[in-house]
Amino acid sequence: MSYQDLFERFAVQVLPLGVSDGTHSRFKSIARFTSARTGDAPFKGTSTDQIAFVVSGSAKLVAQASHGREQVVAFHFAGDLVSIPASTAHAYSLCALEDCELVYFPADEFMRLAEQESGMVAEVLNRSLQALERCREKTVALGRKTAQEKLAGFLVTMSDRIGTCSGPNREMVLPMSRKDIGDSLGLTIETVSRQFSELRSLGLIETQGRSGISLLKMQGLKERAGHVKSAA
Amino acid sequence: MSYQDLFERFAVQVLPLGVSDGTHSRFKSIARFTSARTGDAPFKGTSTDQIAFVVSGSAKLVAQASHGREQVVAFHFAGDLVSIPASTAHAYSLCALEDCELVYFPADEFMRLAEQESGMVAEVLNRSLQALERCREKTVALGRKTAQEKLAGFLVTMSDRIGTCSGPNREMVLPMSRKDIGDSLGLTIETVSRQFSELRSLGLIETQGRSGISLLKMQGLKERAGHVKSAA
DNA sequence: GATCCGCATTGATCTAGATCAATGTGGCCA
DNA sequence: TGGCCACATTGATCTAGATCAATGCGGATC
Repeated sequence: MSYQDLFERFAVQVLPLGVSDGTHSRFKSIARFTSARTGDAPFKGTSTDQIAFVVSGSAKLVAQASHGREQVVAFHFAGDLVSIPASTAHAYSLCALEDCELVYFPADEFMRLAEQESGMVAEVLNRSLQALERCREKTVALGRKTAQEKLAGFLVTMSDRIGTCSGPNREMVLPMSRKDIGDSLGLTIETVSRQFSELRSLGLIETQGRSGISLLKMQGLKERAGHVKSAA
Repeated sequence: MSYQDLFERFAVQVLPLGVSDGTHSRFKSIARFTSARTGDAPFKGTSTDQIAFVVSGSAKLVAQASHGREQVVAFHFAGDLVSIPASTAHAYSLCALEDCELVYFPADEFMRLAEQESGMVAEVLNRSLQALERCREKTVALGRKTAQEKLAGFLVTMSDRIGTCSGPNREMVLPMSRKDIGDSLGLTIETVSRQFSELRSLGLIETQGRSGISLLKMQGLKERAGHVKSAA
């Protein structure tokens, strides 16, 4: 896709309706573009905060701790706006799960421009509150849930983001490996695999090959995710 | 403190300089106030998102999962703006650690008004990005760190927020109990206590009574927090 | 400043999930 | 279409931290 087209995808989804031509072209003048192949980490070791818009593909935001430990902080898909912090206590990078097209900006310039248009800041605020909410939910899972609850919750959440309906079931093709899932849930590959097997033998899911998943009993999965009963 | 004074504290710290009188008074007209005593949870079971400003005191944002499990999602102190989501998968509440004075707003009304002033949305965005960043750091700790790394990192972070310098050392009075620390780090009371003892016997910290802490060797604590070496 | 209660500490034991170790298999490429 | 390799699964064992169980002690109250 041409830079022109990539930028327009960003503009349509993030710039508010009826944004002035001036703002539109100022964003265009600071926009940068990159195509990342699976496994690439275009922002690795960035010394300034970046804002990236995922036009196509999927990616993981990874934080690196000491001794080579990696924590997947979030997964991102087409249409998502991701903030990638400069390295502080941990080193962050955005790593492509599938080939990705990205439009990105240095965060400080992006924010300066965004402040010219209040609808724009509001849009970015909404998206960052959504990211905060997802991160809080992940915090609860990591801090207080069993391996099975973590995986069940992960599958339910993912199906909301990338799943398709198929009768009463939900189907999806996971772009991430068992290792990525483990690094996201604070588990090892082996434990993730065992829990997949367990959910399969409970009749809650079916798998097709390595990455195809059908969620057969959404209610059962939600119950096993350790959520509070809202009816209580 | 009078409602008038409480609101002014909020206005000075959150409303942008030179905000119009109209906006100022519109915020004032939707502001609500509450004094929470230690242990109170004024937003427990709220059915709509709330935005709260902590004028004085300190609080924990708690998420409740099934089987009575609690995860402390964040600690907040005077001057902080906290977003409290309506209950979804988990039930959130803000619980006072010390007596608190709070100014709060229904999030939707707050956002509608904020959008009138671009500087205001930008301020809220900055604060929410900071909250996101703290939440991401916590995610890394919960997912990939040992008990000792979690506690060392917690102490370093807290001293940045509520510590005072005392020569080369940092001193602070923690408003939260060992249980709160455990619920924040995904550990039990006993493990937190054992790690306090361990850090004490390593000569990295000293404790005064139940809540007074001196960090004697900041460098040593940071090394034990499992951060990546930025010089690498 | 004596009393008491709830929090904190310390110790013994247990277990979920990590680690170590094969074995199986999906999907890509020649 | 067969072969190969990285990823996934499954099994055996180990361990960090949970759980269970006393004991200690800070600090609020009188």
